[in-house]
Amino acid sequence: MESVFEIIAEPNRRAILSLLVSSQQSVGEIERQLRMTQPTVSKHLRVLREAGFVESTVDAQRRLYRLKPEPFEELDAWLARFRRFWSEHVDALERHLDRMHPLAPTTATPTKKKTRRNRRDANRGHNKGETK
Amino acid sequence: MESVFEIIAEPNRRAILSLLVSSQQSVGEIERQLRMTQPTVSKHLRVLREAGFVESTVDAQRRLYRLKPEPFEELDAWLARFRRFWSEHVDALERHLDRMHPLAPTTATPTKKKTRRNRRDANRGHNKGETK
DNA sequence: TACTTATATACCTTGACACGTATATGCCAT
DNA sequence: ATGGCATATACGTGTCAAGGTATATAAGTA
Repeated sequence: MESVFEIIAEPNRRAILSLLVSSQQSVGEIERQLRMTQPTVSKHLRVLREAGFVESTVDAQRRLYRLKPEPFEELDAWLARFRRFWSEHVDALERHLDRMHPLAPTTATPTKKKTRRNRRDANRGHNKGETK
Repeated sequence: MESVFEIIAEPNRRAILSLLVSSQQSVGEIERQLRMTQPTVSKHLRVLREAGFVESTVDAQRRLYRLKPEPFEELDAWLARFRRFWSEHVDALERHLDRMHPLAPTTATPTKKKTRRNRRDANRGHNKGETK
């Protein structure tokens, strides 16, 4: 359970993160709002804390948890690699501005699927430079 | 295994997605580049396909897989909820805008924890309107 | 027709993790 | 100190998913 991706794979953890967007919360508050048992909340918070998603400060007997930005930036950085790709696609779908991308066929737009070429060169003109 | 988050939690699947950014690939090509067994690749591709991350076209005996944008947009939409937050924080850390957070010491910088208020109102002035 | 390549699927085993119950720890109040 | 509240942790259990091996399916080729 190291990667940020595994951390946010858990629905309850995502719920906790969403809760904390508005403001910091104590364990009990989270417990009540999300209707989870207290140990479950504590455990998820532990995971989130160790992954850097949240931090806590002590307030008497309670702990107030709040978000930390770093892991989100990491997620964003990963997504960024695909962002160029999908924005191309959004364009291609919404409109038909293929001429704006003279060299990026965006895969989806052209003949879609029935390409059915002679196999050997079915991939031609599509890949960048990885004849492999 | 419904959510996009669970899909990308698997390292091998992320590797496949990263591979497909550059261009579409056949199962065999993925298998060789990532050094995974063929059934493993097929299985992951199945998961990715059913989750809408990829689509495939038949090319003789092979299947060519390529990315689809929708799930990435979904991820981006989720991240967006936190984006405002973390950019705020970057500012908050670099500078010292504590007056914006009269009682949220950001943990890192100021009084750390000893805030030690009367408890009952420790959270006051921080929440939006979710007294719940 | 056989043989080979490419991919998908089935079955099994294993390990991880999420949850619940119970309990420990720590802080407050009386 | 004693009891109560807030949170953390331990332990046992069930589920589920990932990987491996074997096999099925399908399309090429000789």
